Amino acid sequence: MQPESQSKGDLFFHIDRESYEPAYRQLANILRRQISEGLFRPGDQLPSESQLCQSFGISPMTVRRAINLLADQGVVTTSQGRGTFVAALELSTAIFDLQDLESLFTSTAESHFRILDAGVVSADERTARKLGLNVGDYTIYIRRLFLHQSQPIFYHRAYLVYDPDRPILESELDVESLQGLFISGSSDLLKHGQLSIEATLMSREEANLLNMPFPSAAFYLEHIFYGFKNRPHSWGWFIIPSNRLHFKTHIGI
Amino acid sequence: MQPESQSKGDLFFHIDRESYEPAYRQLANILRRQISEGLFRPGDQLPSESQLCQSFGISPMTVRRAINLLADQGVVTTSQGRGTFVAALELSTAIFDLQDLESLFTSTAESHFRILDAGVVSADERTARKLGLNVGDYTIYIRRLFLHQSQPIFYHRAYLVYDPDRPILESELDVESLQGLFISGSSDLLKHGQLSIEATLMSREEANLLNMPFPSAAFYLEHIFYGFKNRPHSWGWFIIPSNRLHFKTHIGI
DNA sequence: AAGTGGTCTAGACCACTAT
DNA sequence: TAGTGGTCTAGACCACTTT
Repeated sequence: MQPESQSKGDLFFHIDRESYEPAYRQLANILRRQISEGLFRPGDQLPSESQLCQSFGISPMTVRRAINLLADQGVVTTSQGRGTFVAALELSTAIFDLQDLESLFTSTAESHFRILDAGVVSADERTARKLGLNVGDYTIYIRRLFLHQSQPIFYHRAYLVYDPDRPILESELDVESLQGLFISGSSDLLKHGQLSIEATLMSREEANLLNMPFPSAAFYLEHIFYGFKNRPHSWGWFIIPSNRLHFKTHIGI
Repeated sequence: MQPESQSKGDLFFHIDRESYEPAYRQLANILRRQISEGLFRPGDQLPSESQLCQSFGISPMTVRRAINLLADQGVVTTSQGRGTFVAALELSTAIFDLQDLESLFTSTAESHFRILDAGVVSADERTARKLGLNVGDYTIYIRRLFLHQSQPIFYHRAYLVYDPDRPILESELDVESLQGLFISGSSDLLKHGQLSIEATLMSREEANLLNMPFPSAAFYLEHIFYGFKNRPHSWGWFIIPSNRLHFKTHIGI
């Protein structure tokens, strides 16, 4: 085994034109690897794009795509007229997504919602503010528990604007899915919304419902969705015990 | 004012070649706007790339870049041989970044760390596992409080591998910054690490230090950073009261 | 003035999907 | 077979930075 020459020959200096992997991605991976192995360090300038064209025998546009890819991923930064530089590792580059949360929702078999309470109620001050209504206006109200294999996973409470002229309530109160609250159907306008995540203390009632001891922590995930004319359409929150969910992310290369 | 014709003329069907905004981004914004206004709805197929070339009078590569931009942002999905389609709104597309957390750290004026405790200790079972050491191996230990205008903001506890052959401890225990733990200097290898976020109940001690009532919730943010040869280098966690931090994001267009 | 990244062209060929 | 997205070429011009 000649790991040195082998890796250099195969991975460092050649683009395999027969590979299914596109050239631009091969180049991005080569550069990423050189950075992670210390050949280029944070702050260092990468070879210029024209140099990379010559070294690898590919056209400028292809090099450009590779660089753009790395820049999008936060691995390098580019500066017009100066060059391309290896980015320093920073906390703020870390991002996390809700994939784990999604997997909670979409465990279809042996999981369902149990409706605790639902109906029409007058908006209190907070709900009115969140939904852009007047205090006392009617809202649809729902409290439910998501169960998997008879175990409570999370608690959900939501308020929807009550509009007698737009009787789409049935689908939005769909018991077995979050359709309408979260996922826009193919015939709907594309909705948009805001999410906010905080850490919170569960109330006694929430802890009871979720089979947790009383002073327990949980994620508080608030959502506001907007519909037609950018008017608030629904507002609510999830309570997800800390043992059911945690977010993971990776930082660096 | 003729908002209808004006917006169509200016924003919907023409690319302004004199604009500082690149053509590919103009096209992406045009398509995004058409989607958000309901001209294309989730599941609909967008015009093919060759059609877009003709309609807007730009070359295939430029159209391609616009489509790629929208696909990266989750607005559309592409399928080779079939077409480009408007993506449905899904929870899992939501992405959070740690910008807010970063702003906590980098409030330089009137903020500093107060060291509560530091020294060399033997690794317990958990620390040994996290750092890839044997139980009893020496680690550097630090507990500190981050203050802003004399108010406690968050609590930090970390363990570092103690390696007498690599005396870089001074910089890593730098009191006034997180340098060494988080940010790779220009001469270092690019580090990488993992972050994990959970909701937790603060201990009595933590609540006391952070001036919070006892049963209080907080974010528990665990970090492991790796150094040379991908060996664990530091491990620890932050306790950030829920009134100091929350994550926000936007979903949809 | 020389070198850098940023954009764009007008095609080409390929792999895939639908009919 | 026709149409679609995916990749790539070999240049061009521009804006910017450095010397």
